Parts: sequence; C-alpha cells; structure tokens
Amino acid sequence: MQGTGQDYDKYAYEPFAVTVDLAVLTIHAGALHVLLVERGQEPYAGRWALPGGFLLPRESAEDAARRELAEETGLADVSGLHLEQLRTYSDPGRDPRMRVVSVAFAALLPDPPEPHGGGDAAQARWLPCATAGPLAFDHDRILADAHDRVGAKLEYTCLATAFCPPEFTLGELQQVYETVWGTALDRPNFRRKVLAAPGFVEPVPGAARLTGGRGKPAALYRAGGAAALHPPLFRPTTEGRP
Amino acid sequence: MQGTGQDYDKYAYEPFAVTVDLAVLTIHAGALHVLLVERGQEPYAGRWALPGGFLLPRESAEDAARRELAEETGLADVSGLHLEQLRTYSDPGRDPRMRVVSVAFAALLPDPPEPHGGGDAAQARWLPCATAGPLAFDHDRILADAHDRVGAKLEYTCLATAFCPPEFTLGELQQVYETVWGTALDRPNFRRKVLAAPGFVEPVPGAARLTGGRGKPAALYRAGGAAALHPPLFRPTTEGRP
DNA sequence: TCAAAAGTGTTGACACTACACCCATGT
DNA sequence: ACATGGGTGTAGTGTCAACACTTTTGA
Repeated sequence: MQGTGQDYDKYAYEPFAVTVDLAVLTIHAGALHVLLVERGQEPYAGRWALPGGFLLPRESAEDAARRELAEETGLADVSGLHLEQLRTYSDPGRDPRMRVVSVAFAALLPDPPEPHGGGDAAQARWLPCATAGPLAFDHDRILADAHDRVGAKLEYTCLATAFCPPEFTLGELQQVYETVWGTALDRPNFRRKVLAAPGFVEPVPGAARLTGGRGKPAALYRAGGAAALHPPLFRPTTEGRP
Repeated sequence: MQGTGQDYDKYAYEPFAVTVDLAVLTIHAGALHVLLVERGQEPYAGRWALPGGFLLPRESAEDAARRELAEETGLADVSGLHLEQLRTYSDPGRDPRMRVVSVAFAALLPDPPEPHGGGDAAQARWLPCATAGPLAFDHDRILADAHDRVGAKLEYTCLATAFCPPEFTLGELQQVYETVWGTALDRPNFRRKVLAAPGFVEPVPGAARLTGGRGKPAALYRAGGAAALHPPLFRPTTEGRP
C-alpha cells in the first residue's frame, strides 16, 4: 500500500471493519472441545459461533484476541497462554451486513474455565469439536483450520504442553497427541521420543501423581524451554498424509 | 465480533485501512531476490518497501494480492503461481499516518520479469534479500517472515517447483533449496529423495539440457501433482534449529 | 585426454516400530 | 491375587548421510 501515492483521507475508502475470531481449544474427557457462543440475533440467530470482536483503535489484533479471550472465559492471567495467529479471512460477503475482515487466532488452554455466557450472547459453552456442527458465518472453516494447524504443530513444536497444566505426566501429554490427532500411540516409544527431545519437558524432582486412581504413580514433568521439537514427533504414517 | 450485540453503523468505529503487502521472491544468480519499490514520499521517502496496496471494496485479500502483483510485475497470467498468506500485521503505529492493518503474502516466481517502476513509486527493482536492508515500515520483519516460511515449507511441501520454470533439471531444483536454506546439499542423496517422493517431480521423456556449457546434459522434469512432500526433505541438522 | 556436470552403488550409523517384560499401587 | 497404569529392554527393520565410483558431454 505504502508505495502508492494515495492521499490519506481516512474516509476516502469504504470503511472495513476489522475483527478477531478465536478458536479456543481445550481437552476435556478425552475429546477436543472448542469454546462457542450462541448468537442472539440475525444473521444466524440461534447458531453457535466462535467468540470474537472488533479491534479497538489503539490495539493490535493480538491484544484484541487476548482481551476478548479474557472477557469470554474470565481468565485473569491471559499472558502466559498460547495464542497463535491462524490467517485472515477477507472474503467479501463472509458477513452479510458489511465488509468484515477477520484475523483468526487459535488459543490453547489446559483447564477449561466455566465460561460466563457474557454480554448479550445468549450463552457460551464448551462443545466437542467433532459435533460442533454447522457454525455461523465461515466459522466451520476457521475451526477446521485451527484443528489442522494445531495438529501439524504438535509434530514439530513443543505446543502440546500448552494443553497441559504446569505439571503433568507423560500419560497426560500423550493423551493430548492422541486426542488432537485421533490416533493411538505406543506408550514406550512416545516416552522415549519425548525424553529424547532436548528442552521439551524437564522432570519435577521427586514428584509423582496417581492418575486413574490406581496403578503406579507417574512422574511429573514441566514444560522445558524449547519451542521447536528435535527430532520431530510424527503421526503414525497413514501412507498418504495430505 | 458477530457474537456481540454491537449496532452495525459502518461509521461507528474508527475506520481501519486494510491493505496487502507482497514479498515477491525469485532466485537469480544463485541468490534470493525480492521485488522492492522505492518510496517517493514521506514517510520513509527514498527507502525501499514491499509492493502492496489497498483492498478494493468487493475484493478478498487474495484477489487484491494477485491484482497488485500483476500491476507491479506486469505478469499477464498470475493465476497459476504460488501465493501464500503469511500473516496479518496490525500493530497500531506501524504506519504513522493512520491505522493500517496489512495482510502479508509471499509470492514465488521462476523467471523474474523486469518490473516497470510503476505508478508514482520512484522505481521498482529486484534486490538480493540479504542486502535489502532497512526497509520502510515493518517490511524488514515481513520479508524475514516470508523467508522463514518459504524455507520451512520447502521441507514438507512441493513448493520448490514454484521457483522453477515449467521444465527444470534436478540440479536447478537443488539450487532452489541451497539458495533459500543457505546450505550445501549432497547431490546424490538429494536426487534420491526427490525421486522417492511420489508426485513431487515427473520426468519429461527424452528431454535433456546442458546447464554449465559442458558436462553431461541433465534430464528434465516437470512438477508432479502432489502438494505435500512425503517423506519430507529436511535441512542438514545443524543441531538446534530454532 | 582432461575437466565438469550428471547419475549410480555401497556401507555403516542410527532411528524407529513392535512387542515382551518388570514395577508400583489400589481394591 | 489381580487389574491397572507407569516404566524398561531389545531385536528386526528401515532410513539416511557420506563418499567412492561410473557416464556423458565440451574443450
């Protein structure tokens, strides 16, 4: 843009609304869940939609996403969680009322706080991704893109720990992979690969926790300092990953 | 956004300008080059910048990027080339004049057409990425992000063929990898991996071309139908890729 | 005949899958 | 005792980097 010689009258162009949309994901009862709000008005009244909102005048899209996330989920400390820009959806006509360009984010939470069905949305709720069914606007696509991106990033980044509480067992970490990928993994091999990747997890000395009520207590780990995962942790090769 | 009960007066909010910025990359003389325009006015007058421009009212960001690319490079058939959305830059203050949210794209070209220093920009030119240094606005960061993204995508997609003409030798394909990654690769192993990946390249029967003026003529290949690369083609493990 | 570039073969190191097995705990 | 989940060992297989080698061309 800046290369052109336009005059910069703020109102010379059709105004674009700029918003953020959030695919807030968490793992609950062995299934991937997403935070949705029920729309109270047309269009798509009564349909579920991703939470989101307008950018404020002096706020970046990332800041807006964190603010909206705090408002929708009641999260006090939103600073440490993982927030990832997915892409921007700019199709004219994606919102029938006016031109809306939306920057979509994926956010990952370990423990789903009970959402307060905030503001004027009819209600807010965690729903399983698989059965979230037709959402408002192009939000089905955004949710699918979020799922794809998270699944891919589990392979070569340490992202999985963002789904886990500060201290977690390797079994819990494995459940993250199995839930997002929808495949079972071999436990001994998973353990070895995780421990072999430098900076992925670090042990909490002496700590242990019973997981299923019985069985041997599992050692606890913290997220390590690394961001990338070397070597990567590939999904079972289904011969033709697309 | 759509979940809230805002009224939808188009002018109720501070207007945001929405633009696209393009990092158009090509390989020339063994170095990665980027298409830049010289700014004719303040701010950043005389500095190089990425080409780009405003979204038209009924145009998606992808459409706008293709239009701008055609305008800046004079490319007639812009339909087949690779255009990839990078991310959206929305920092308030990234443009001192007004609030500009920019959707950045990376575009890959095999043969750099001579740019016609179009419109009111002082001139347009291909410059080596390495020495393009300091660009206007936040374009240094956008360019770095484009380079990173392209480098990463070479590993697990068939993107490299987008830098090559319709028919190319394996040596030329290898130069793409070496130029973008900045590392040397073992030729025999490279050849085997490329040929082992189904749908990456397909041979052009009977065709051959001399590359350096002497030496054995190399067989020619076309891009195959696949989008993803299996198995992937990793960069030399420098023990701690970040 | 030599240099340069394309292309082939081989080998040893390593990584990974698959599975058998042992350990600690609650009922 | 036994079921349940955590954790260890190991053999077979495959993959890959490294490098020696052959082939085809122009000078």
